[in-house]
Amino acid sequence: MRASERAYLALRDDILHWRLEPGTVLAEVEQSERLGVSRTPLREALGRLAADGLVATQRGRGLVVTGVSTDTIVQLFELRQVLEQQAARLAAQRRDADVFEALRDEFTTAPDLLDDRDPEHGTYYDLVSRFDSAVDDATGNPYLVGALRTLRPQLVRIRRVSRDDRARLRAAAGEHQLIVEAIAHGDAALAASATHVHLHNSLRNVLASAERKLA
Amino acid sequence: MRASERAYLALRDDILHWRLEPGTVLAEVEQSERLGVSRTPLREALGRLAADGLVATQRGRGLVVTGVSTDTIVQLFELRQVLEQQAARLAAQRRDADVFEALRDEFTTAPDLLDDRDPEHGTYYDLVSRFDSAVDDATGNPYLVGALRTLRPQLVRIRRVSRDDRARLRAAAGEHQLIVEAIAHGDAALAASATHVHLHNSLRNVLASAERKLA
DNA sequence: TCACGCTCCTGTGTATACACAGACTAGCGG
DNA sequence: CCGCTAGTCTGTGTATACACAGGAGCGTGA
Repeated sequence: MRASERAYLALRDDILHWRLEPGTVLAEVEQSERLGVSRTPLREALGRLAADGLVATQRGRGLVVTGVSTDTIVQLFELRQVLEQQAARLAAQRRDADVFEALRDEFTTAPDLLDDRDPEHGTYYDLVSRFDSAVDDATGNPYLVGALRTLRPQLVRIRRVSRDDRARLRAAAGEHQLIVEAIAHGDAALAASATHVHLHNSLRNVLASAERKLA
Repeated sequence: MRASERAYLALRDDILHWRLEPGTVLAEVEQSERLGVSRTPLREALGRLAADGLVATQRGRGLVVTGVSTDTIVQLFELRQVLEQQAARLAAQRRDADVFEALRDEFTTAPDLLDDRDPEHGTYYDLVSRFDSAVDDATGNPYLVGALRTLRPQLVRIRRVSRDDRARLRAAAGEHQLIVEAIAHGDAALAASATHVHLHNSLRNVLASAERKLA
């Protein structure tokens, strides 16, 4: 794997998991020594992170890790709403029914995944991630998928301030089930509306817990 | 200005104006000599162009300028529809009325701009561009604006295969006028629908003339 | 004559050295 | 004591040199 790729993934992971907290200054020499690559590939990695919106140039001070406020969360969801609704619509029109029927079955049993043996709910988030990939594939639109892929890292970072409780995750599983069914049936309008509902509820939940943690 | 910025703008301009045609291989040394910068800033520029979707890596062969097909046009508009509708909606909710009332007046007299003295219709496209910027400002959503800004270069490139005729531009001016009025009045739903209509008509016009040029 | 393999060569990926700009600090003057 | 200025110094921006991989072309053998 290329050194620039390794540096990008390592830094992104550090930011998404809050090992590099908002406001941290990323000096090039410091980070290149820490990650064991030279400045050239590191700069490429930092450029990509800046394009992702995870770091920003602070005049004269170099790059700093961007913060997360309730404002940014609302803004991210304003974009997410329209991107994911469109993706659901297109996926419903162009999907391979078998794929989404299989996913529907998985979401039916999803509540079983949300037990105490997996406190981080990794198995559940993994299912959601595979669902996202299936939708991406089905849209057949690389530009839309590209926009979604730059958005998703930011959403992962938000999870940390929102800490889903089990009740919310069970509800979310039900909402996902409806979206998957709509796509499997080729019902574009329902897929979009179900996505709208799901994201509305997600945002409300995120904001409720973020208010406690950020304020 | 930084060398990497100059190289990026120069290459982007060359691609958007079809001086570098689709399929052209961009070798690093060749381009760095042509533009008078070294390989380091040039690579940064190429990276940004790749993120914009204007160039793509062709395994082993380096970077090539991407092509434009009717498929890609349709896909770009599937993304553009939802982004611009959302931008119009948010702008209607948060706009400074004075700004959009002034723009409304300008669009009222826009047909006068479309005469023979300006065969490239630069003045008109300039007005549209100022309108886009006003909408961007009004949305107050940097993530949405970012997605739109990466999309727009691709749309400029499409103009070349679609060659708007004067009749279409007069109609488009009318459609824009309605969007501006809706935003000025704070009518979000109308702003979104008027944008939908405008882009639907634009796409139909683009595809009609693109079929002749690309097929 | 065709197929396989080896060599060369072009081009990307990475490291490092140098130049310059902006910010912090210390010292001096008012 | 405060403010301004000059100098230093850290850090970014750019150039260049080197390493390595992939492909093309040529040669040889069957």
